[in-house]
Amino acid sequence: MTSIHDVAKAAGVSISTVSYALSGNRPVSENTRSRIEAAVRELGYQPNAGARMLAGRRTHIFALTEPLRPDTHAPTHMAFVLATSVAARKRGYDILLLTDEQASAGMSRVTASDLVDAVLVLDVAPDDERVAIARSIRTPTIFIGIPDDSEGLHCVDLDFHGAGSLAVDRLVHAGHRSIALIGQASLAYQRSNFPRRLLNGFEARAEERGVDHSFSASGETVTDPRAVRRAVETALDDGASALVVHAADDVHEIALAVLAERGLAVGTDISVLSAGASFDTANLSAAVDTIPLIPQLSCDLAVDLAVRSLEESLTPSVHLIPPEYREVGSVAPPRLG
Amino acid sequence: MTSIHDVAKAAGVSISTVSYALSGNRPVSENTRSRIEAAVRELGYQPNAGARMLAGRRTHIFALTEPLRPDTHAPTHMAFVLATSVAARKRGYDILLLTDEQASAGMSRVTASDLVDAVLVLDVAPDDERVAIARSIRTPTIFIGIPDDSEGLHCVDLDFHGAGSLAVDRLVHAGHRSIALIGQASLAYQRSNFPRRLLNGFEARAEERGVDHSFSASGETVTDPRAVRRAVETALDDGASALVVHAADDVHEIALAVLAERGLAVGTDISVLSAGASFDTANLSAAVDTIPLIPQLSCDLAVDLAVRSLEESLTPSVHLIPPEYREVGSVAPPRLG
DNA sequence: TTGAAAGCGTTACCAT
DNA sequence: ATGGTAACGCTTTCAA
Repeated sequence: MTSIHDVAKAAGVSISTVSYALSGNRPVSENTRSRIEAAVRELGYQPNAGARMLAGRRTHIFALTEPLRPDTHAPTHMAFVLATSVAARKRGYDILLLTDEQASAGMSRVTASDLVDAVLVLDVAPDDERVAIARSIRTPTIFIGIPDDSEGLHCVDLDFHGAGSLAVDRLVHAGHRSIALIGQASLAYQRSNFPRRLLNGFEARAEERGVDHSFSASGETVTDPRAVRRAVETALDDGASALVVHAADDVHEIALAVLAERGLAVGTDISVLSAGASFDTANLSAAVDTIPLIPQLSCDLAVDLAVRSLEESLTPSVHLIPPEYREVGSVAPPRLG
Repeated sequence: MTSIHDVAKAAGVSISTVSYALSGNRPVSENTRSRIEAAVRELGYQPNAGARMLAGRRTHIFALTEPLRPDTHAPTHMAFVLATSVAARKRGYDILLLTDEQASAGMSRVTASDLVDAVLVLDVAPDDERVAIARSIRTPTIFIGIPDDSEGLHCVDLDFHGAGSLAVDRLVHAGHRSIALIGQASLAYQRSNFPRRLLNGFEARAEERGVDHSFSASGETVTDPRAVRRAVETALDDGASALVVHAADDVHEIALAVLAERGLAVGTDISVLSAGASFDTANLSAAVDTIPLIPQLSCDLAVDLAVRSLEESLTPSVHLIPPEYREVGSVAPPRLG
């Protein structure tokens, strides 16, 4: 393998100058720098990772811990992994994957061996066992998601509570007085707490505004088409003029199908709003206003916090990303019954 | 951080003895070994990763390259990532994730910097650009999947051709003379070549056995419920007495629903066989015989090849995993029309 | 069976 | 603006 010595020799400088030229930690004359860069390109030099870790203070690797349980919603999850990986790479970091039992055990292991500079935690459970581990290690740890007890932790997530409130606000502002929320499968309300945060925001604001509201899960453990149909039909029968959907794409489709069957046109006869969806709602069979969950936003921020906490001492806190509203015309004043 | 010196001091031995005791590269007296182990436990010692990489010849990390394209089937993919990660960990390796553009560029980068001991390639395309990279690097590379040109590469995959043949054999043996294959969405036949390998095996054996056969994709880019319905209905109308399904779970469900609507009982009025599925077919609404795609089998073998190629020079070759048949009673002799 | 010490390829401090 | 060199914490050869 070609080493820093080869580059130094080729450029006619010392190895320290090469090191500084590459790291930018010391000014290097333009002339020297370009000779070094030429040598680097010519030789295809890449610094040895092990040596860099040992001598420097950085491994340039982040651990990404994700249990990958059987009930994990794969598409959403994949979006977060991809977003994390892209965000990390933008800052010069690689991602070391910790799954399954290693999601927890690996955290202690790779931090104790100084394999990673920081840990990013995905798929956070309310009583996540990785919380205790995070508190026991010295390596900066960022949660993408919020456990019940977030004391002393760095957390990043969409403001689901705010998203629930915003949904109600928009619908009430359009004139709706009876709103139904179709949520996730019941199991999701135990596995994570973001579904409940959205629900809480929805209910609190609906109470405040004094509008009728209802909530139904979209199944027990996974999407149950019959449960979704029933939920939508009941909501309509009870006079709801607007639907908020916080669930996977298939739930949206089923709901839209029921509306279509009833001859209700979205954005005219009935208002529909998707909240907290990480998939592209533009692919749904009808255009719907969306308060999206954007993985790249959370993951960019998480990586940014990780990088910054390597340079300064950050005060732990929960970072809530403000919900944003994307209007495409699926919300209109209610049809008078 | 606690280092090997601390352990050596605590155990009253030299650091080399500690190193040997932990690596097992040299016999160490039982007495000494236990004192060292006690010290390791007491101090919570973990060898520094960077130092280990630099001094030793191993990083104990494998790169896992997966593009994660938007059309990747997330659940299947997740199963392979999990299986790879588990397999690697069993052999003492961690997984470094290379996604997106880094799936290719990262391969050169992390191998040139000696960050990984081997590369595992997932989601292999027929004309995968990672093939050229694999040929250009010295780091052992194992493909989980088979590109069109596999010359000089280590590849591991289910024998999809054999799976297609086996499906036909079982059905013909049961007496069927007209068989329909419901395959993946058309796009999948361009993105990868395993769907076609199964199709080829199916068609070749059906020709050999002289039975009627047909093939339909389950959509254009993704599952299209109407396309699946049409395919099943057409097959039935054309007299097919058995269905082979090589597709995602939703396609299975739609097909089973059509059969149910027609009042056809699976395993009695109609035979159904699932081939190349990586999800648990036991969760389908009807029990079906299965020739499964088992990620753990491919990934264990891939990791094994990776580990072995670090110790000896392996001759590159394509390893096809023999298909296995799981019978639950969905295949029976055809009902006489 | 054990120890001493020479690297491994960087980074960063101390000189010049 | 640049160079020399001591760490960094381990593995492994060479000695005993």
